[in-house]
Amino acid sequence: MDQPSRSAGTVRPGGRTARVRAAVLEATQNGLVEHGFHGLTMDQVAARAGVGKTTVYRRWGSPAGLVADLMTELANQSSSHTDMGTVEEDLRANALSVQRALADERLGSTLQAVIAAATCDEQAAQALRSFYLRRIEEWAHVVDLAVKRGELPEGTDGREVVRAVSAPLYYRLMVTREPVTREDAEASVSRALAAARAGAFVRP
Amino acid sequence: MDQPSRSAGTVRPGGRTARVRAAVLEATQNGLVEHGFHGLTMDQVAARAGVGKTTVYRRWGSPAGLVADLMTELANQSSSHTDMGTVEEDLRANALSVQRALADERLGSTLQAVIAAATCDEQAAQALRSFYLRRIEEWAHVVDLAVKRGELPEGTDGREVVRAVSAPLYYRLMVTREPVTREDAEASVSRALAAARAGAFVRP
DNA sequence: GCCTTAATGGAATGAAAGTTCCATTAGAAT
DNA sequence: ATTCTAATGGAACTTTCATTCCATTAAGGC
Repeated sequence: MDQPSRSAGTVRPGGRTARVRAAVLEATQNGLVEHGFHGLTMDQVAARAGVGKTTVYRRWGSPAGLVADLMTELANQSSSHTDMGTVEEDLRANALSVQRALADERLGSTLQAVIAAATCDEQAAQALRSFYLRRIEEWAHVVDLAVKRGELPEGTDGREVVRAVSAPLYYRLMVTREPVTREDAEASVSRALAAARAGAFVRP
Repeated sequence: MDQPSRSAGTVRPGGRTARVRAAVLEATQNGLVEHGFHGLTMDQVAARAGVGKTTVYRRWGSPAGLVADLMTELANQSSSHTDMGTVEEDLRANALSVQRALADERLGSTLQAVIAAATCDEQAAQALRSFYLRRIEEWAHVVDLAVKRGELPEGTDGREVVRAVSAPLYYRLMVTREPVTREDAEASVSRALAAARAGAFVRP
């Protein structure tokens, strides 16, 4: 119900408030890693953050609010890509970055939990969608440049290529729940590229 | 805690027991569709099934147990494929079948909920994994036959091709949360096939 | 350093879900 | 039809989480 209180009056983001937020998001992530979204309660988060329960309710409102804010924080932390070299190198860098995130105990669990949260809460869904759509957009740019350089057929849909690189990794993570290895990441890049070179990603 | 009581003595799967199970699984699916796994409680399921709360606890133990049993039921209901025609036709049939399931209000929500449940419960995870691995195995056979017919390069990994066809659809469903259309399904088939023909699915 | 008030924390309250006890119902065998 | 007992259901009990009230703390302006 409560939106984070950005009142019209004076705001005090200094010292304590920031410290509380950091502790709460840390506790949120720990909770997600251990019990998933389903087991995330305001109660436990407050306790583990060493923060009053009231504060957590006032500032985040619900478990979904916590997850959404955590997602925002992760988005800000994530480093931007470096579009140097060939498409293959760029896409491999992308795929390996995704693979590392998914295979990482902490980050992988967190992402799974956020995806799970999105299935039953619109706020979390919004945070997730905007995060990934922006990410896709960024990397699509790399592909678009490659098209301009003539490495890929004219009209190739960069966003779809980027999706095609990530999709099998997330499929393994969420659906078949198999480990996601570097080999999987590299195979995914090879396959997406092979299809792209064959013109299978050219917009109709 | 309780496993479904398959005691050593006489079992009575007749009439009432089967009716209760059907009602409970129906209520479970309705609950998942409306509130997701996160909002699935034994309490509500029992109430909506018109069944005693005690019975639900005894036979299924937890929300995850309900989901796992529902998954088993869906697996049994699912029709088998018909491997006639070219690989392209077969894979398209597969992709469209998946697309229809994901786009369907009821089935799509259910699958999302099961995937979410699997992120925080090993029982649900097991049900999900075995369901999809078997499904993949079945369709991989179709691809293997195509390899024997010479439609695809020798050594092509059928399981990986099948995964590649489904992955983008599930990616859209769970990660970017975009609608999953027939066009997506057909594009996915084209791309997987293009890569397969280029030998990108040949085992190393 | 002092004052104002945004922000926090502890404790009490209320609602909802999980869990158990025991009487009742209805398959299945005779 | 009768009997046996697996299976079920109602209700009480316990725990846990969500929500609110009000006193306390500390950030930011003077």
